Amino acid sequence: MTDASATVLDVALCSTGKRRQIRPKAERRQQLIDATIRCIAQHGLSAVTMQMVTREAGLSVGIANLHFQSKENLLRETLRYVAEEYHNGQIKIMEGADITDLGDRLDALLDFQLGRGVTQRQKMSVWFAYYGEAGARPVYQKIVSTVDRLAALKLEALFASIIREGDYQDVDPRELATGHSALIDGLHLGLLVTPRELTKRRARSVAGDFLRRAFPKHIY
Amino acid sequence: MTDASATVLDVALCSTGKRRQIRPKAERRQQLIDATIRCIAQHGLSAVTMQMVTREAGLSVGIANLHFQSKENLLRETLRYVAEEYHNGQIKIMEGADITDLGDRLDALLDFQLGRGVTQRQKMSVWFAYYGEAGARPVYQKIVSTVDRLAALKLEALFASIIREGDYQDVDPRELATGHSALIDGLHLGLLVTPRELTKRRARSVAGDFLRRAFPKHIY
DNA sequence: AGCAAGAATGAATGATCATTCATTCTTGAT
DNA sequence: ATCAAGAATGAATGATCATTCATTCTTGCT
Repeated sequence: MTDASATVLDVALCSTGKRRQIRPKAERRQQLIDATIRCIAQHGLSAVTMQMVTREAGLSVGIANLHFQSKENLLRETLRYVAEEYHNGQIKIMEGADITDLGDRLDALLDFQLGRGVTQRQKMSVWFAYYGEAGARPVYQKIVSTVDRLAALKLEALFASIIREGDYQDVDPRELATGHSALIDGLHLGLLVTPRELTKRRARSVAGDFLRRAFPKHIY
Repeated sequence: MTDASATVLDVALCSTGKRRQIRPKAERRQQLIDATIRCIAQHGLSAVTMQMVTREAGLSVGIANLHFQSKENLLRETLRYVAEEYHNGQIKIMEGADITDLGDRLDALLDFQLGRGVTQRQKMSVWFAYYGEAGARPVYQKIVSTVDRLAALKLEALFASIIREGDYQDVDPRELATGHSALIDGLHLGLLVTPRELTKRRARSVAGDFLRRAFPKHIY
């Protein structure tokens, strides 16, 4: 009898490849966030459904509410994850002790901000999907502002160091940091919406020019 | 008998203040598009419903499908309207014969791009709501690209004229036009998402700095 | 092995939404 | 005044969605 039932189970496993798996909470949460990101990128934030996300994750419909209580919460946590991932990457470079030369550090920052990792359609889609809703959702605004704020301060500090080192006149670090961040955002938008008109290579070149005009001795 | 029915009608009119009005097709369409814009700005694109839009317009639910056939179509036409409004404004300034001095024309362009009309929360919300969905909707991408393309060419031409007039070296009109457009988009995004950190005044100043570095003889 | 704890499932539920269309109302021509 | 054309209405329909929860399954402990 045990043999018989075991056989049935094995056959079931082989044919469907499915088996109920129990995994740690943190892992399931990440699995669902990853699936949410893929769904937003492919279908747009407004078309995302719970059924879609859980199917993409290869899990049952009930599980999303088990780990996130509600759809709203899942979307909020997904935004938080994406925002923190991007801004942690920036901050790591800006305060990274591994690159001592300030010009090199600027280069590394540009490579990160316009490099393969960040400028994937998938990432940028999610990013702007939330920006698009931010006007109507104070919660999203808050998450982005909070995370943005620290990165903006670090960037300003980096620019201030460069200004000191290069003895640049007529360059205000705060103003330049605002301009640089806006430029990068705008380039991401261009890469997403009009990929035919703007290549990654050209985006990188445009951003390089911007900083070169301000810091000619540091960027070549 | 006619008197009696007339009285009933009058009472109904006075109490509700409502009366079925028949208006030209074009007017109704615009009325619905305007209502859609307000709804997107207030509730976000993903929360907009047909009932919401028609109530905002003060009309019945059926009328949206009468004039636009479907929700998808209404949203598409609303995007087209907003996109064209913005880009027509830019183009009017760029090819406008009323401002002969090229430096003044740049100033006028900046005033338009970062002025009261364009940087209303309502307008920017709609703008980015669509950008957010553009990654997943080729239709939106197409509308924006088409309209953007002409504006980009005009801007490039304007920059080329200024480069000739000022005999500027090391400035590529195409590269600068891409940078300027991206910067403006990024500043709009900042005004929308982090209004606490970025004022309109400062956004205008940042954009002015960008062009001043390239065209110091034309912008003061 | 047997069992308790709790992770995972998915059919069921109720709410909401886009769309339809029978009906009502308005307008302008005769 | 009458009427035809068609603009406008809103209750009704069917589809889709988020959420629930009774049930099933897995794991680790005894």
